[in-house]
Amino acid sequence: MEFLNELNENQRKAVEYIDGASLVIAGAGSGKTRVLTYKIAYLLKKGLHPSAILALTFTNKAAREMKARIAGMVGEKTARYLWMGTFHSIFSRILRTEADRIGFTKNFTIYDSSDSASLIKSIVKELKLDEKVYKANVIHNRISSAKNSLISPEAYRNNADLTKGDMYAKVPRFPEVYKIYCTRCKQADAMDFDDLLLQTNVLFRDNPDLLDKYRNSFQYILVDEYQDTNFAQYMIVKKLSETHERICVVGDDAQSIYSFRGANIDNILQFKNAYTNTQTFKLEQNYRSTQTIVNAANSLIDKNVKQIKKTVFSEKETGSPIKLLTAFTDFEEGSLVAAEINALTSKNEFQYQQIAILYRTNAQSRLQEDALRKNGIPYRIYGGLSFYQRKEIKDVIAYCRLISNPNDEEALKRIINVPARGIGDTTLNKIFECARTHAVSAWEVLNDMLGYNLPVNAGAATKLANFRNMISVFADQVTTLNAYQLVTSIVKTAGIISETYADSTPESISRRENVEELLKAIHEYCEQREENQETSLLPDFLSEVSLLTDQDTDKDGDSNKVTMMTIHAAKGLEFAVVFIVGVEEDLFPSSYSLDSEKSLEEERRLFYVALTRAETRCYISHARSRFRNGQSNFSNPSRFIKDIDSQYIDAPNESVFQPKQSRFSNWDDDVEFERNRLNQTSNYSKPRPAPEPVYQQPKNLTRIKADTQIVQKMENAEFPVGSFVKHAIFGVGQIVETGIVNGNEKVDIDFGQKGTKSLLLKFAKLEVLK
DNA sequence: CTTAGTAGGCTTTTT
DNA sequence: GCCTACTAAG
Repeated sequence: MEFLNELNENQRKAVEYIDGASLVIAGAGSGKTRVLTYKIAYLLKKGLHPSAILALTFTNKAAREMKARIAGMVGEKTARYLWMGTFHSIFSRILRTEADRIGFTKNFTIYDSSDSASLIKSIVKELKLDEKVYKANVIHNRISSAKNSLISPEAYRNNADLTKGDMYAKVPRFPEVYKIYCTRCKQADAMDFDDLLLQTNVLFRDNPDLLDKYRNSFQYILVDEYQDTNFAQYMIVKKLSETHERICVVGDDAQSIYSFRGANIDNILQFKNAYTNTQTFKLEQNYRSTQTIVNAANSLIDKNVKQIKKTVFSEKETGSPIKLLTAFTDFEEGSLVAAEINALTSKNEFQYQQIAILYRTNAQSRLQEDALRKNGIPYRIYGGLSFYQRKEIKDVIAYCRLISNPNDEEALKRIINVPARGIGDTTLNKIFECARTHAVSAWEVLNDMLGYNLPVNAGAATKLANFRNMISVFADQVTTLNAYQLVTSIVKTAGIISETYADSTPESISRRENVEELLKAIHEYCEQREENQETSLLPDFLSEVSLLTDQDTDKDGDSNKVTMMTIHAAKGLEFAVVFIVGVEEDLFPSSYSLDSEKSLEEERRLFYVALTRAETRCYISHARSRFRNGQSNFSNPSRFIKDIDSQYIDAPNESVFQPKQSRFSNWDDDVEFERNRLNQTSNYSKPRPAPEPVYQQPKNLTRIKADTQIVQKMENAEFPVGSFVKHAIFGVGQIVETGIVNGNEKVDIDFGQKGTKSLLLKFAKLEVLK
């Protein structure tokens, strides 16, 4: 066991303890993945068969990389038998094998979030509920959390607390929607993401023989990122490990950032109570970052109350302080970051690929992207809408889904009229209505339109029959053609490219290319499967594709580009240089997190994750004003900057926005001041004198949220309504209204063809025309 | 039934 | 600013 010498003492202890339950608290950069891989290698060397090891990871990518590393240690042949993957992918595999036990077929469809939303929408419509109140994603979130907590529709309805909650949320008929949603999914032979976990629990609950089978089969269970597991996941792991308790969970409570997806930090905090004789190992030495970065991150996370105390330390060099970049506008922030990247790379000190720009929301990527492009800096954006979420790709996939599972109603809905074949909403609704009254799927109605008395005229009936026949022909070929051959034929026959994207607009060209790309990917998939002597049929491909994410489509992973992604997506990664951008109140922490201490702490953990991605250099940037929802808003620096011990931060003293040195001493006061004194202009900037405060508290508001934008009409002596002004970009316009927005003077100006703009005097250089 | 044009809504993070 | 959902006209 030569390789054990490559571990430090705590790591080694964690690896060697295999007799019972163990919890490994792994600080950021402390070699968590190393412990997991070495532990698996250790188990294998101890004689455990690879198929007896179940290792659950958070992303497909993590699983793939870990598997590759283990393969390097114990050989490809052994590693390939490991059960290693995400909860979703491992248990969808098991669910397909055992599908008949719970009333599904092995080709069940996996509904993605948009399928779920679309289904919910149609249910809400059918129940004649207000779609504005019963919003699809709101309802979906509720369903999702119910499922993650393993609450069935029946249990939900009978739970007074939950139904009371629905009353408060003004969705009293939610239980009904939930119930119908489940029925409809089952009828469509479909599971949503949450079902993959819920139905696994159902499977094990209702089939003790199967639970025994898998329990005996998985002799050792490892769970990575345990802090981000939800109740459904907890239960699966608990059930499978109950008899032998040979389980090792690894995680860092300080990096729990997925509660919005039902993750429960108590799973890790309470692990000791869930298993008997738990051994806890703490990994506290950070091998990734400089001391400055580690200490800064520690000082930040220290502000959280709920945490397992640990002392993360680094023995690397002290390193440079975290650099704070302050910009007037979000636009300028982009160029500051770009300029800094140029400086870092021009002396060959760093390569582009060692640099990452991290942000809170995907919407921020565009601006950074523009700035990088202007400066000729190569970049790669992760996330946003992934390849598999593009319309044209989803359409092709929907064909595949329908062919593989004709009861997949969301797929049918999606493509029955793509390309346009004269089957509109009216006809479609008739089909669904008919299907509902006979309690069958839409596909069955299409198969026997006469028998089900579908009330359509001859023309529509012909079109429907043609469509049905086309799908049937494909369906007959599912077992004879491989996925690539079949999909090629679908794309051709159905006319997806030739009819829908036939013209030569750039958009159509790009869509055609995307479809080509998909075909290429399927081709590669088939070749690889066939090489491994596995089947390469359409359902095989489909079962994998629905669980893929953007990060799995690594097209140019090794090229020299700056990485751009959300902080969530960056979890588990590391970069020599990290820029955290948009570190402003209401954005980071997000305004959604401000009403509870719990969610604010999660935001702080998210910031902790961001900081600890950096190896040697870290930048934090914020802008004074930011474009959001189509208009420019003021933004204050995030409270998190102040949470970091100021000795680790290098704030620019040339910044015009801050009084020298007072920045950290009175920040709280400043923020409070800004929020309460809405008529006062910010004391960071010195604009023209503000007019006398005339703002009055609106009568119907008992409490004003700090981030609410307050607009008040007010006359302005310098810029009277009706006068003409000249703006550098928009030209000449007429003032329609003047007033105050969050304590700053604004003017609404009608620029004729260029529209009416709302501008802040602080920024807009306006010239009054006499 | 389709298309083009417009009004309204909306934004946290993702398997 | 961007996307979707609705509306009016073909």
